[in-house]
Amino acid sequence: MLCNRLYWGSIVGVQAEETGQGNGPTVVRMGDRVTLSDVADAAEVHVSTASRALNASSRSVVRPETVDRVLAAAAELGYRPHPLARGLRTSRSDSVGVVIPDLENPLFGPIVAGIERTLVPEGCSVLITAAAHHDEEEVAQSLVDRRVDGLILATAQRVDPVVEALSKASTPIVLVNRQVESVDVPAVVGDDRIGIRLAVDHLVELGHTTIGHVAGPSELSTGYGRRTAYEQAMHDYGFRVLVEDGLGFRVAPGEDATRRLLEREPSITAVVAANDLLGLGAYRTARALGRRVGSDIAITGYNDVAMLDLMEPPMTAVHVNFRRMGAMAAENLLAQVGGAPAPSKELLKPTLSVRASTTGD
Amino acid sequence: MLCNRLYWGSIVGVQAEETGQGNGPTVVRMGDRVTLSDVADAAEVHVSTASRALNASSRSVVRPETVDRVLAAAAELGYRPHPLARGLRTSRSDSVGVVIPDLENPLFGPIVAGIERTLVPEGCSVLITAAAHHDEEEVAQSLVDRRVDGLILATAQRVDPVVEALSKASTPIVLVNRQVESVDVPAVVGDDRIGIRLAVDHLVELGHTTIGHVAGPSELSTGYGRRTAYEQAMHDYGFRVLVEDGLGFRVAPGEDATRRLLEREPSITAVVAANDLLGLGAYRTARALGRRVGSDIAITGYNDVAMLDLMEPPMTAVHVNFRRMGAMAAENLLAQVGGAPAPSKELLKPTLSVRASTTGD
DNA sequence: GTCTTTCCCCCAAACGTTCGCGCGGCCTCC
DNA sequence: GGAGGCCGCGCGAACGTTTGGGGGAAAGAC
Repeated sequence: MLCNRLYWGSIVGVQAEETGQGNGPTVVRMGDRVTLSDVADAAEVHVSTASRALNASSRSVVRPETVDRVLAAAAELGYRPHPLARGLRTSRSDSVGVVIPDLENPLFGPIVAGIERTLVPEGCSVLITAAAHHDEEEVAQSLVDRRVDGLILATAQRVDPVVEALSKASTPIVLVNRQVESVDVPAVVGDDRIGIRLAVDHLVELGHTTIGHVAGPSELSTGYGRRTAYEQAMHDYGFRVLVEDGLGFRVAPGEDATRRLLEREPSITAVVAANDLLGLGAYRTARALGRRVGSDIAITGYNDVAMLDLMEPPMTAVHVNFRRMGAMAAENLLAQVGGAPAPSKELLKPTLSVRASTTGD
Repeated sequence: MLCNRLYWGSIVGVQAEETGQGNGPTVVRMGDRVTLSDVADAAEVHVSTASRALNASSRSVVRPETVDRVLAAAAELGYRPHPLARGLRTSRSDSVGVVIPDLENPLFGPIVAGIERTLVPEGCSVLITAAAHHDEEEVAQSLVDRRVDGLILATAQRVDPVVEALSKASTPIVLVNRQVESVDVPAVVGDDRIGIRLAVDHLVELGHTTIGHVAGPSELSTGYGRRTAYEQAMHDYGFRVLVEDGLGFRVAPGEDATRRLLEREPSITAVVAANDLLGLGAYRTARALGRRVGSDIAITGYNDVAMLDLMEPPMTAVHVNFRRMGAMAAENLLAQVGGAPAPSKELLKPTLSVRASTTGD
């Protein structure tokens, strides 16, 4: 949709032509890209006519047989349009920028894969950049400079000045996985309320009544949302709210938070972690305290990243389809650049992957 | 090095100017990018002079005070150069393309992170694309079309026509993690001989003499290299060579191959897997056969991806520093585009992360 | 037969940079 | 005091594409 791709040229990057016939040494010229005017010459039309013939949208204004001649010439010469020149003229680049907080986090691989899988078939390339908090503005700026057609951000904080600034600019943006509260901007995120509710309901069904929560960072919508969802669920059931903050979505903070939780309230029989790694931290603490995960204490994770089913015991976790999340974000962006009204907020329903860490085998 | 970055402008993408003073409604014009000629006008110099003043390399030919005036004007207006226009003129794009076989594979996150961390500070952006075998040529072609300054490929097979074609073209390339045999092209890969040797030596020290190998795909240099390294090691020790092929670097193939291995030779006490996931497959089979990993049978993985230390028992694995590998590949590429002689083959020494899957606690 | 319409196609101006070339002025040197 | 050299800067073309406008020829209406 973004671009009309119909060039068949498959010569990879080098147009090897022999010049100097016979007398001198055979010179192989490299990198002599064939340009639109070459095609025009070969088809014996003006360059502008060639352009119109190649571009599906304007093709209607040129006589069919001329179109054929141009297309044939383009195919023959292996013509490939120059994206920079086109972008300069049209001020579009057929590319989108993606900003990821941490590429090593297993969560973002699938998101990017989903984005990729949706955008590349549209002839749109994907610029990926990692950005810590302090980088974020600079990184986003450099993407905007490159005239990306849109921006997908996975770095949003609940209040995020950079996102606010970007949302006022003309470049369409979509948030993914995390959302921002201070301003209304399109976002594709998981439904944390439903997810946490799935975990809690599951635990309640198993008979648990004293359920703790290892929370994630409160400046992120995911951490905050899951915490409030947990509190709401406890309230609905009439159970006590028992929360400890993990200072980051990592194993060590989960270990610490769980320790504090269990020291404060030893009667806890189940822990809902805001994230898989926090949950694995809970595993460690439980073991260190001599409690067997799955039988003595139930633990649930959140996200269900790869290899969780290979843990011992395999971990029950709220499953989020990140690949689909990425794809939806990409589609949302495509809709925006296409001028279509894009949904402002899309909630992805999670499911629950029940494993031995709650059922005890 | 690639680009001389010195523009301070921090206005994110929108130049909001008020036009119409007082009478009409205040119109906020958006997206009116400030261009080089604006800067030139403000500094009262010709656009070419402004260009020279901004570009560190040509700055020497313009009078210092003029440079200051231009720089001040640029800062004042928040000028940001147009990469597309620049790229069109200079036929460079300050960007490199990265082709990854599978973004969901936890191995490639760190590689990309390493690449990213090295290139972005150089003012060079990173275009990431995923490519299956059949895609590879098309994907690489589209990157070349975009005039990337270089290409980093993680998709190489031992004999790979696409890589061969690309190596003849003018775009510099670097292979990462996997290498190609049919042609000499710069590559940054792990030293599989050393890695496998580390694992085998470790097992021999523990007293094992009947050691099997679950091999990876033989069309990949990693699968093939580790297999031959294993064979060599067995030969050196005078042990029997016991290999079964895993048809892919995944859990299920590892499960099957290990089953075949143990059925064929039940006396095996240790399994060297060509990959972590294959090793986890071996875990499963071992358990299914009633053998306790770490005590009844030792298993080693290869790569040491994240969360391996959280398995039960934690898995001993050859550790490859993929982040560094990515960084080295990026540096190699930078050297190439800088015209410097880049090392043709760089071997990264792996280490061994010893855990309970071999030591039994 | 002329005028209008329709249909193709060419012309040329952009888009925002970079860079070779050439020109004027100041300094230096004899 | 005049000639040459150098320094600083302006001029304009080019990179490859898109796109509005204009023009010529064939076709249709009267």
